[in-house]
Amino acid sequence: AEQTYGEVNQLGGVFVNGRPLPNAIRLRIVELAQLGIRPCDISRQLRVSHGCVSKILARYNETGSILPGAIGGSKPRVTTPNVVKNIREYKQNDPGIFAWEIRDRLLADGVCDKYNVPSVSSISRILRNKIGNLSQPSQYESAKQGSTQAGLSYNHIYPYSYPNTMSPTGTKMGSPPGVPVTAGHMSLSRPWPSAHTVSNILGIRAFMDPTAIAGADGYATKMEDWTNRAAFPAAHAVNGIDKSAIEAEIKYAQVWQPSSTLSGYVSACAYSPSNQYGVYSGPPGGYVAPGHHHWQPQSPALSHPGGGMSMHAGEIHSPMTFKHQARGDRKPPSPLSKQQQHQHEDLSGVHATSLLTSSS
DNA sequence: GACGTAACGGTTGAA
DNA sequence: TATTCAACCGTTACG
Repeated sequence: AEQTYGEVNQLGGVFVNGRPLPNAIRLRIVELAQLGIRPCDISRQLRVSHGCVSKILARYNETGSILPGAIGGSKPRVTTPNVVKNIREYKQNDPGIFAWEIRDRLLADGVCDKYNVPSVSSISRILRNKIGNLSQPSQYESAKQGSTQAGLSYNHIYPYSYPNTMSPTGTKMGSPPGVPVTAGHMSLSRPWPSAHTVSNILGIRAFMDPTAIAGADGYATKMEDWTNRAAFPAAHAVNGIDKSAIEAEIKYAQVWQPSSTLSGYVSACAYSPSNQYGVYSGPPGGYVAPGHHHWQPQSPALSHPGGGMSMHAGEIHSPMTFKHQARGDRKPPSPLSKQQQHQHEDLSGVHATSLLTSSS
């Protein structure tokens, strides 16, 4: 099938404008970096622009996640239904309360923390728009609560929005129930809690954590990630967005599938291939019953370990790209940060070589 | 040549 | 139901 969709970049790589690269490729980028391969070579090899490689690696170093950020939607609302409810109560109990007092109380009562407490102006707006004279729960709210709220949750979508909730485990939980949460193995196990990541000090989205990645199905914790959706029809069914989601997948599938093979072996390494596979091949139909993989047997991957030859890398990258380092003269790879060093160990050995050798 | 980054054209999805 | 619009995307080009 002809991949109707993607575009081809200057390096000959396929990409879909506006959409994230497949996780398998993202992962691969990180792995290669951990193996000491320079970004420029990763770029050439995987045919992903160096700007993108740079961005993905930078993010990984910072957050520990290979996942793309949450696309679309609105900012995580700080004025969650629960917050509004509390504000309403405060106001009811003390009609003369000031917005700043409400703010303080939200913090004091633990309804919010400093990261998600609404601004005074937001509170004022809430009082004005949603609470008004205090009578009813703007039907809006209540209505919504039932549906939307139930299944999805902000956390899920914006893993980073709620610092506290996160935690390696927590995060993951964003995922729909039923997900096979298996093992988290995943090669990328980096020394996880990297200081800032976890703490999210930066307030950045530190949350997509690797655990997520490890998640069974493919690190795709984020909704945004079409990948997942495929996997959890249920989930989106909730908000009824399926359609687009699925379509998207299909599209993607078209694009990537061909190369998925690629990812198959490319990534082949250590982690369960299953993941990767799941990722893309997501059934165009989407149907993937949540629990299974129908995704194939990615044997190639397995074969890998030993020989390293399974890489018919041909398609993926032009062999030549690698020339230099393949040849041994590779200089000590430019230093990746220290944290990486360990990671290095994690992954190393395993496959690593296959790629290199194969290309040589 | 390697690489960080801004501009750009694009998609997404909560509100 | 349709529209808005801010979030993110990867590529490109520049420095």
